[in-house]
Amino acid sequence: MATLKDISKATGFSVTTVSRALNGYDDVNKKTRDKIMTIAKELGYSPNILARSLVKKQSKTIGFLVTDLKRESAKDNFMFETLCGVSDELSDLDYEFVLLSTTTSKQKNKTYGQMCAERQLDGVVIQGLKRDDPYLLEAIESTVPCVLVDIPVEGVNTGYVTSNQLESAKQAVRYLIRLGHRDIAFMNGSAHAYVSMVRYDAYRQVLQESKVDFREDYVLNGDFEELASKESALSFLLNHPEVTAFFCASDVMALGVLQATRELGLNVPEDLSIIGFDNILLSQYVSPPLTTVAQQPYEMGRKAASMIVHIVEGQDAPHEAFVNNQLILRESVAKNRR
Amino acid sequence: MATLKDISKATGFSVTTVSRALNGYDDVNKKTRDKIMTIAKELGYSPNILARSLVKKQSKTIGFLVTDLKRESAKDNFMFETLCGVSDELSDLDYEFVLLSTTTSKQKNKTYGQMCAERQLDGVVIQGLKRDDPYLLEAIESTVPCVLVDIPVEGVNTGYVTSNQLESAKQAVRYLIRLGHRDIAFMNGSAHAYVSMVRYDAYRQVLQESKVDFREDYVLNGDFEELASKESALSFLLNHPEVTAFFCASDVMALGVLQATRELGLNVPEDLSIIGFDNILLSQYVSPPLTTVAQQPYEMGRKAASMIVHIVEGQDAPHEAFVNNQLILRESVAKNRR
DNA sequence: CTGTTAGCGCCTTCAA
DNA sequence: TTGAAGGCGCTAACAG
Repeated sequence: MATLKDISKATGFSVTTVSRALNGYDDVNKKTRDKIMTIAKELGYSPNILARSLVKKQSKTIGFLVTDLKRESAKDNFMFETLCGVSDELSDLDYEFVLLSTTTSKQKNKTYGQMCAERQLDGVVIQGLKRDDPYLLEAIESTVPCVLVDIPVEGVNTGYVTSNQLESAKQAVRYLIRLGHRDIAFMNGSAHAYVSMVRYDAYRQVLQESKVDFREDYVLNGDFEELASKESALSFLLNHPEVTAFFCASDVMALGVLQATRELGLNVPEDLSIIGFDNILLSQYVSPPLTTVAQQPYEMGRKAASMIVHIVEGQDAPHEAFVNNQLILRESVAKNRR
Repeated sequence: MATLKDISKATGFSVTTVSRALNGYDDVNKKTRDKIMTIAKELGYSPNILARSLVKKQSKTIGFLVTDLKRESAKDNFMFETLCGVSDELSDLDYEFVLLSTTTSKQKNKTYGQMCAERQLDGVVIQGLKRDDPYLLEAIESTVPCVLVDIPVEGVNTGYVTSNQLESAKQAVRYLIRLGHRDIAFMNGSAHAYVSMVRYDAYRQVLQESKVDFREDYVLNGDFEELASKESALSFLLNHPEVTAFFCASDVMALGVLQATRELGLNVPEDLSIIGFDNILLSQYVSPPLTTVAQQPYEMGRKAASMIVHIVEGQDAPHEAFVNNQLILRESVAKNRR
């Protein structure tokens, strides 16, 4: 591969001049520049990023750190879509992109700081770290900037991008209210998950603002699983024929509720309206297609990438960004006709 | 971040000695080594890979080149799973991994060789290039080794990993034949994709060996897209009520055909049998669950990564590897009762 | 066993 | 407007 030296020899100019010409400095004679440019093109010159990074102390590469990238995560393509967004944006911004997949055990062999230093990463986008992952704290305290996806933490060179979790969940419940539903059950996920809490809050808040009594026994736990959700919904619906709508903290659980209705001979949405959360691919294929709240991981990826580059380049841009979730109206919800 | 120099100062040994101690050369006094090791650990030293790569002329990083990494490809997570396989294997082998996403237009700005040279990539794993992509030829002729996924090309420092594409596709068509189908349509993907050709060949060969006439007009083009496939199948099925089965070059297109049948009020599999290809997650959830040919992209990714590292390190290992596809019988196929 | 010297390819002073 | 010198952090060849 051609180097500056090669071009220097071929043109007769010094390496320094060649470097400046190629990097667009204006203290180079136009003729000189043209000649250098021409030869450079002929030789198929491309700067060696490693060498450049070494001296400039910045690599123009961003790491995308995920925990346990493995086959299983293919199921919800949330991570993949985020990755696509990050990749596209970084590519537009002319940054490189290395994928850093780590496991809890690996984090003991190499610190976060070392990982960044080795590659001289300019910044890192982080997704899906557990709250107790050692890397999380290291990342926040590290001098190399990072942007977190869906983990709201602020710091000097730390940013995050997340979605309007609460608002969008409220929107979903309000939609049911507006259609005349009053007896609305809530299928919650794991009580320990952050998103569960938020969606639960949304549920309660909307009931309150709508002057609908909150009933403890209308809140079920499906543990984010289809089967658990189905079982739970089955017995519940038997005991509560007055319930006309279900808000579920995830699509998977909504599918469980849907199954329960089938077994009970109920029609969706005539007898029971169902709203899910996530807009998983499947949700548009089931029958009836599921009304649900869609997240936009691709957008989040793009914003995260854009933000990390801004921070890295020292531009003072906001250190937080939000992507709007969207309520997607399909056919699992109808007016309450009782 | 600590450098060799820092350790050198802290220990009093020269940079060279420190380097050798840390890299496990045995011409270093045990005491010296211990001291150096200790200080290195204290200082949290991690070698600067960029600097090392620069002098060693090898970066210990492999590129994963894909065309058009974009949201749409999330539907069939083939690419993602391959990526996971590559990532996991490379991580085991202690190699780094950069994602190179390119589009046909981008390929004009920067040659393949330049792309590799910039990062001093040791090797590249390539997936999803079209046959007429400029990068493909460049890659094969390039001095930097590459391994292709699903594109069988051999060369000195070129290898490939693929599955028994032809055999498994033939198996699928034979299955239809055995169930009595004779009027079998074929939904093909992009004509430029290698896999399309192979599946097309399989289709033709089985027809021939079964003494079933091949009909040009039974071959449709769904461009690997659901919508295109649906549209195409719609008008086709209207004009060809005699057709009893569809072999599709991808599950996504099979879903398109499935949709078409719904619009036409046809029952699957009673009125029309459908076989897909890929075994995407969705295929087991649609109704009826799709009979399809399963690939193992994760395995292919691992093998590709392992192969590229072997080639890079000059070990003489085979330059081809195969992963077996499997025909998965579900409910979208039935006996021909006409 | 250890240190000196040299250089990977590039960029950034500083002189000319 | 151009060039020479120096150095980023690391390794390799050669002495001692």
